[in-house]
Amino acid sequence: MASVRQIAKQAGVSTATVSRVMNNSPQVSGEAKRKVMTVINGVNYMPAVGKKTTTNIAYLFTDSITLSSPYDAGVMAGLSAGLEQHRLDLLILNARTCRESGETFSQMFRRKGVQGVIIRTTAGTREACKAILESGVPAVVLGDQIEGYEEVCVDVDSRDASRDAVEHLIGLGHRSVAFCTNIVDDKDHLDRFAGYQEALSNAGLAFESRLMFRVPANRQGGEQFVRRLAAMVDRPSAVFVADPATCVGMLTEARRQGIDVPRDLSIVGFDDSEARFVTSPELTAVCQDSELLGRHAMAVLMSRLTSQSLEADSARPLRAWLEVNATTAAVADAADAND
Amino acid sequence: MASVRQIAKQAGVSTATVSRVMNNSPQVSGEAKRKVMTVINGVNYMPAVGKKTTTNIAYLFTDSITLSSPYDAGVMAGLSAGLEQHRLDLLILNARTCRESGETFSQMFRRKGVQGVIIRTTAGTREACKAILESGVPAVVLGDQIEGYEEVCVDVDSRDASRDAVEHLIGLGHRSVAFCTNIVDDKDHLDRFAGYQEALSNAGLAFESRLMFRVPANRQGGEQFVRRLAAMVDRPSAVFVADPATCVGMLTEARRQGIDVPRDLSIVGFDDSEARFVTSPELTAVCQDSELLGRHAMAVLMSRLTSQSLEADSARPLRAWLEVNATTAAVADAADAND
DNA sequence: CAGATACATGTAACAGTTACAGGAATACTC
DNA sequence: GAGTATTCCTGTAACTGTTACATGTATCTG
Repeated sequence: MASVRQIAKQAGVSTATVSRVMNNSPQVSGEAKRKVMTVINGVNYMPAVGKKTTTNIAYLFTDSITLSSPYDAGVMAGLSAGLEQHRLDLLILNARTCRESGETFSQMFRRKGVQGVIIRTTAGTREACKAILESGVPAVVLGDQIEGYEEVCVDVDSRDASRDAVEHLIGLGHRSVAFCTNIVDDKDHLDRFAGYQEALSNAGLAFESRLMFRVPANRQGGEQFVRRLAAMVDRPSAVFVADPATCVGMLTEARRQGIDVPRDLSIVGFDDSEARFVTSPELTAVCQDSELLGRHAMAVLMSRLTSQSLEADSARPLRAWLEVNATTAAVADAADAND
Repeated sequence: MASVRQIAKQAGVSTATVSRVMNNSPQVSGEAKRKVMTVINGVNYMPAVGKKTTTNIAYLFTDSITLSSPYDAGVMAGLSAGLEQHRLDLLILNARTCRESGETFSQMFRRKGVQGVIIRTTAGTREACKAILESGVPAVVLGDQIEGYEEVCVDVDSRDASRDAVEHLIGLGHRSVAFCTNIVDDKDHLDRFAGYQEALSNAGLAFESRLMFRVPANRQGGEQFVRRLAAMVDRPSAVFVADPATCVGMLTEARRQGIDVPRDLSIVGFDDSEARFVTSPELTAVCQDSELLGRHAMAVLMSRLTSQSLEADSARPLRAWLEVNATTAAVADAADAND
């Protein structure tokens, strides 16, 4: 394989210069840096120590991500479990601070001995994410769908479960079902919207834009939403909420407003942890297992690193599921509902 | 400093043998291994690559820990934030699987370039934890108190806040206050018990062992506890619950049993995340900030690594605090309480 | 224009690792 | 028991990547 000395010869510089480029030393001319980077990217060079090559997997997150959220915590636990089988280590990296000035992501990964990356992104950081994918580092993307890289963008399919959720509400007699989603259109939330529309369509109900609500994906967003509901003249009798934190905020604000759940309002929420058991009434929700997603992401990444195709049980897409608990009930009479 | 060649000379072996010991190669005699380890431990050798020394911090957890729990997730987020300032990386290691067979912890840390460790332990793994501390690796312990290493065992002081919590209940007129804790006696739970006793003593109330309950630290434990309460002839009117998951389970089971919180039973729980806002009624709780704990742990570890004393604002101990929400109320009349 | 300064680069000496070969002890075969 | 094969262990030497130091070049400065 490639070594510093071979790279140096090919780029027409010394080994010291190659090493300096690899470690992002400031005292190297742009010209030399360009020459070395060209050769390095060409042969996909990865530094070794002696004959030993380092093996780390990075979890790259951005400032817009709360690392302690149930979703990220679950994913990291799943990644960690998946890694143990392959004797690799998990490195936690903040995208904003992990690079030195002027350093590219692929330079940084090589410097830290990172052989594969789990990119935890959002729709807002799509460009940086795309740049990393194009640099050729083995990577798996969580939280967004990047055009041209669909096979490494893993997620949980929540469309079918979302359709099930809305059909569950319709089956309970609800004809006016609202949909509450995030202000940012990531793939997950769009999927849930598609499931909502599919269920309406299957039941012969028309989509009404006045029943579609957008709030920030946090508790306060859910509280806002309930206040808007409370002020409506022709209030929907049920709602499907596409985000975990939002539905929790809804429940607390509904209680304050004197809206009884599920008598006055049926709620199907979303849960990626165990929040549905903590609320009262316990939440009927579309659920996903974020730890399983972490394991799956690791399996996909390993298949890329070893150039082996995925094992059969890892190739299947992950699915969310509907869990019916206590926040949904049959629709009340019109007279009761609007009193 | 020490290099492989110096170690080799001092131990009377070749550099290859030293390297083999460092990397836990199986093909080295016990005698040679012993000789090399003696020298290595004597000079506290740490491998370098070229002139460059690796800088990782490890978060070492055991199988008894759920890495995705709000506590661990918060701590990891705090650690990650603290590390960014020092340009170090966080490595997540499972204590059971991170070592190769026959390898000691300190060998493993050196092999992986780990310069400091956050040991997330429990009372059940105290011996292994003690062994790591004795090996001399810079370490900070979370979740347990190890005799002789108090200054690196960081935690949040919840004793005062626990006393406040029970005094809050007594102030509301409760004279029969139960205490519910974990079946394992770790330092945190013992602290909370001490706070409970202090409040009783301050109010001139006697400690009654029949009001002390032990359940597993999960939702099911809380449910069990409420069923036991429900069956009591002389039921306490209030309870202080020393564990986050337990109090959540209590609330759901209380609802099932028809016990109204806070009318029939006042509850002060414990919260290390945002669970208190999710339950209904919102939980009056002793709260701790686990992300702050993570930052603090990192500050303590860095002060050990750099041999500098802690900055003033990091030296102060962390404190839990009482947050009064909706699960505590003034005691009802005796006639009402036992109907 | 001489001298000083800053920058970029190569040489060489260093760091750790491991393929390979060889020695020593043990096991096996006749 | 002698000869052979095997296994285990170890050191040499050749390979990784890094960086202190020296050197050359360009740009200011008086």
